[in-house]
Amino acid sequence: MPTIYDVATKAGVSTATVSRVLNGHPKVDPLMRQRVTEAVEDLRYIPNGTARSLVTKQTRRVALLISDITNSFFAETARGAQDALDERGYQLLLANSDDQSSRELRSLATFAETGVDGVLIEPAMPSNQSDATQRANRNKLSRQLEALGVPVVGFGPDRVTNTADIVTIDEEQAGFKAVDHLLGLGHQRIAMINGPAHSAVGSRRAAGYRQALTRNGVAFDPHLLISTNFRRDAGFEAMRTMLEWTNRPSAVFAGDDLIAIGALQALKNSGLRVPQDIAIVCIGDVARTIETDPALTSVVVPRGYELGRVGSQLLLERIMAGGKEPLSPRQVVLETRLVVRGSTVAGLVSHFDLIR
Amino acid sequence: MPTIYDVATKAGVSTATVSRVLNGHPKVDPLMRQRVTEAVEDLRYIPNGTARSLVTKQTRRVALLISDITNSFFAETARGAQDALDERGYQLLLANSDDQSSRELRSLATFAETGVDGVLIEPAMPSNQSDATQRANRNKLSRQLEALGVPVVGFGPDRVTNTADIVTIDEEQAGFKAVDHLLGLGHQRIAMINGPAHSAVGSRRAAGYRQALTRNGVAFDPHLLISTNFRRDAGFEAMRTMLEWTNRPSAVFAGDDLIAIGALQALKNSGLRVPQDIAIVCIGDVARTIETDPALTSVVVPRGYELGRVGSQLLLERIMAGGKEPLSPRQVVLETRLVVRGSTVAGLVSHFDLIR
DNA sequence: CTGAAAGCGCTTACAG
DNA sequence: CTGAAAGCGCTTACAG
Repeated sequence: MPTIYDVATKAGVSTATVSRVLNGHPKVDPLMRQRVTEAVEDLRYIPNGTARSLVTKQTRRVALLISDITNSFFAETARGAQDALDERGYQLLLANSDDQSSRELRSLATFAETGVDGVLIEPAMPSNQSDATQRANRNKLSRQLEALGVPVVGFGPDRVTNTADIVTIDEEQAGFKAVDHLLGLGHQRIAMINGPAHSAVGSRRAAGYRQALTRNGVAFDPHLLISTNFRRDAGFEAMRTMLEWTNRPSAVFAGDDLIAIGALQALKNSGLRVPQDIAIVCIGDVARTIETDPALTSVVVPRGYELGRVGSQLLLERIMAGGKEPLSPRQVVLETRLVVRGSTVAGLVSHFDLIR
Repeated sequence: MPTIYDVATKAGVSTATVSRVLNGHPKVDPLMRQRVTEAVEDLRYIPNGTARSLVTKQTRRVALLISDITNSFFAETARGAQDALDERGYQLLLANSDDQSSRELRSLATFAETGVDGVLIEPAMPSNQSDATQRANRNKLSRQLEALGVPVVGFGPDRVTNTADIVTIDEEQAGFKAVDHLLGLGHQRIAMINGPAHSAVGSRRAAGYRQALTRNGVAFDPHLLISTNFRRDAGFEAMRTMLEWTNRPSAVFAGDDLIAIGALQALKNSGLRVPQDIAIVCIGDVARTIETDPALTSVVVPRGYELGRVGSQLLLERIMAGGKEPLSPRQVVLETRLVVRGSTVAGLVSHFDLIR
């Protein structure tokens, strides 16, 4: 492998000059530039990024630490991040925490050694631990992140360090919009089938549910809120339970699309009509909610892609600012939007009808 | 940030000694080791990996170049790769080619600068190009990969360089097993709804289909093979077409599970019974094929995770061998297996029956 | 077993 | 505008 020294010799200049033309330094004699460029091509010279990093203290590399790349949401996040980074010539180092603090810290330690210019992190929040443990973990994470000495952008509502930017989805707003829509249609007895009550997402969606009710003068009835899991079978079972209540709800707010699909199945099995007998609204993905019959009215939350892209942009801004005049921590909240379909308003045509 | 020099000073030894204890060199006086360890902890010293890499020529970093991390198969590949790498303390650098040769080459160029110890690659094979262009791209890729001077493992049937290992799924075998099963059940008139005929996967699955037929003494009839897309609606339409044939097939081999699901829907809509009137077999994922009614008999191909894991293992072996005594190129072919369910044999219980 | 010193391949004040 | 030289933070023969 030729080095900068070989290029300099061949071009009959100093390594300093080679370095300058390589880095696009403006004040270089065109003749020198020419000779260097030729030598570079002749030798098929490739600059050694490691050596460069050692002196510049920059790696043009960013770490993305998520719970699991196999989760399609985070795969999208990774893609969004990568696309934004790519535009600026930055590379992506990937790590999975599996939502375990220990793994998270270990990855961070590796990044500290290896060297990165910034980190994007979806903080682990294992729900099977005591509050005290969780707080302790948060602190450790925060400290280790600060020790890295590079810009940090966190995904999710909580600020991971005092200086980190965060980008989040307004889950509470999503819940609010869903339920507000039902109330606007005249529903008064609205149940919710939520995911885990203490999950980051679940708790916020439920908060939106409550807020929409109370703001519209409908009392919140804890009996109408079932917390379960973000899974299809969970939605199916919860709906079956509700159908046995003496006083059925007229509408159901499903915490996500899988729950909604399960609930819909249960309603169909029992011969009830949607939306005439019971309406369903959910928070979810366009692609998935469009394929049911009827199609599901849903609040569409931004895709992981959007999160990743915006997160990277914030991070790059900080990296390029180079730590001078410290930007104050920023928070970007991505908006949600309601898409009305057949599961709350009868007669709307669905994609499913078209392909069938 | 403290350096190795600070540690040496504090411990009253030379930097060479510090380096030795840090790298677990066996012959170090326990006393020295003790003093160094303490100094490291006191100063919260973290070795600078960049400096280390500059002298050792190793980065403990591996590149994974795939078409798109958003494709769940490759997300799994990434995860499998990561898990295997993690065990050996290696990190993963991710890049997406979007199946474009230009992007692929650009990423590789960046890896050359940045430095990696090896590369895992799913070679781009854009199908909208002439054979000549494709071959030219292959050659460029091959040359650039060789120029990198590090071990390479490719995913897919084609060897990417003369020395690269490859790990692949036996798609032809998968097609063979699917059709062989139908023949074993007595079917003679077996149609296939394939994905794109010229795609890497599609062409091989179709080859397996033909092979199973001819080996069992059934003539291959090109009219019975419809090439379309690996999508649900494509399966639906293709099945509808087949239902209008004067001489219907008694069984259908769907190129993947999405196609099968669409085909199943079409059969249901037309009131036909599966498998009594028409049997269906497909190649696909367990999770997805289990949820239909009846559940789909399918040939299960290894998941992306398996590919990624095995690929990383091969790569790590080469990296650790350090280029001496050149290992000859290896090829790992991952096996497929047939899972018989209700879509070919009546009366088998499905998961769907259970949750309903 | 330990240390002095060279060297990995770059960039960047500093002088000119 | 250009070059000589120092320096980034490590590792590793080499000598002792």
